Amino acid sequence: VFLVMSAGNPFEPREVTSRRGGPVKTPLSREVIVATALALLKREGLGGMQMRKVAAALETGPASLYAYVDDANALQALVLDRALGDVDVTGGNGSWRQRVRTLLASYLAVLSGTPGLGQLALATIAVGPNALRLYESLLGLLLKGGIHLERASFAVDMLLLYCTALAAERGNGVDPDDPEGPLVRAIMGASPSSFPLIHESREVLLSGTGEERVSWGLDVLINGILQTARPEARARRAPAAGPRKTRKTER
Amino acid sequence: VFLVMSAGNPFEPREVTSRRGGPVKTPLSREVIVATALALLKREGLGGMQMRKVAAALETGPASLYAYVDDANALQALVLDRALGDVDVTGGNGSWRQRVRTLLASYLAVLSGTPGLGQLALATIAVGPNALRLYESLLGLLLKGGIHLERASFAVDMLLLYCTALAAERGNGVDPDDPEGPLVRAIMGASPSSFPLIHESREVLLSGTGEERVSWGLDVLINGILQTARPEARARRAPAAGPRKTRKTER
DNA sequence: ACCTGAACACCGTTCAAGT
DNA sequence: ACCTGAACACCGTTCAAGT
Repeated sequence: VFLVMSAGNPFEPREVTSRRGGPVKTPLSREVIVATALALLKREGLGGMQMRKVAAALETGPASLYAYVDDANALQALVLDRALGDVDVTGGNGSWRQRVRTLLASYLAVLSGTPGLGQLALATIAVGPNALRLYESLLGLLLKGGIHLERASFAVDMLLLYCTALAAERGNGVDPDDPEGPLVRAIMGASPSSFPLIHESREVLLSGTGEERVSWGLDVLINGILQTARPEARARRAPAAGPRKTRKTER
Repeated sequence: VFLVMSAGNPFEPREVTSRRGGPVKTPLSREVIVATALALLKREGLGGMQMRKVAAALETGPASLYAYVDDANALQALVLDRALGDVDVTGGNGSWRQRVRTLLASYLAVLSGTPGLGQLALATIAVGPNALRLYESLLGLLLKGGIHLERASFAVDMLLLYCTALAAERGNGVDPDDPEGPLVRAIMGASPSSFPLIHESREVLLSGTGEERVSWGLDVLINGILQTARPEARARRAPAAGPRKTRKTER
């Protein structure tokens, strides 16, 4: 997970003196802008939180936003992180495996809950405080499960990337449950001569609910992570200068 | 994998009579449009294959494209599928595991090879002939490895989705190897009080090359898939009408 | 000094007018 | 009948002009 957006972290607070004793309209602030952008996203999807739409919702011209937000991309990053605040990072209190699944399910639920958020998460490098909070919790959970730090460090990325991709995929209109969707039509219509396996297996390929697929996918990842050692630095490049510090294996 | 694009499969050939004995300019055709769009994508990324840019490259007005292509989204789907023609779906001739890895590596290489193609793949429901060819081959390979069809059907989706997401992530600018990137900066700058684990583990979190991560990820998936049974229709909803047909377990 | 209207440089798509 | 110029309805971003 964790994608682009020019340079400069937009999460450091900006100094913009709000007009004191201001007029009737709510004074602009980064807070208000991000909040209304998220509200628009929830109501209308990605198209709803465009700079001009957000400005219109706040009853200003689009130029005004640029005093508080660098960019449309920066606004998206801020909105994503605000939305990630709703993720329950505790994982509840079941078994270890259940806690991992619950944590990821919460992340997935948040991303799938508001339209466009999945795509947004996959198109943005998530480095806001709430993204870090999620990262920190999942990392802690994996370590608590006895997974070695070096492996857990790869595993966190993989788990989050998979969930993000699932949400983005859904958000873009894929659901294997919709019998009228293009995916189902393509599989049902696959030519038996060119694609014999797909044709032969079409019923099975389309079986299973979305929930079953997600649930199975998480188990695959957890099982795989538990059993796959991180490649032990086989062909590591020769250290450029000085001996490499031996990493302590903490915890 | 496999995402949106209004309705209607754009892969059925259109009937547009090309002007016979035409003028000096290459006559328009869907083929030419898709080919130049892909060329532009390779050279300039997603921004390069916009309708107006493609039309300009063909020395026409943007309206002309609409005779051969429904839509900007349809053009993207066509370009994606054309690009997928370069995937080597054989998997070479190593061990079974190696063939799965080689096949997926080829898919990943194609997606990563032209800028923007990863994002495009994640934003498009891939149902063109070359997408089906890839799907067919991977499915066959999994079955040949002794994986039960019901499980393989889930596995194909998961493997392709993961690779697509990896490519999209890269395409959006994430690389853990760039010490100046926002990701590295965020982890190195994570506050020790709020994010103790991230702070403590920052060196390890940023270790490992992109290649190592991908390679490990594929092993995790393959191992997980080999060991995780598909949930056996436990809480299946009561059949709406008539008894459900028992699916034959072919192969 | 702060804010923003209006302009700039773009998009995708449509449709009436041309050949 | 086929093709397309020009227009329509949008974008994000900038900057000079206002308060």
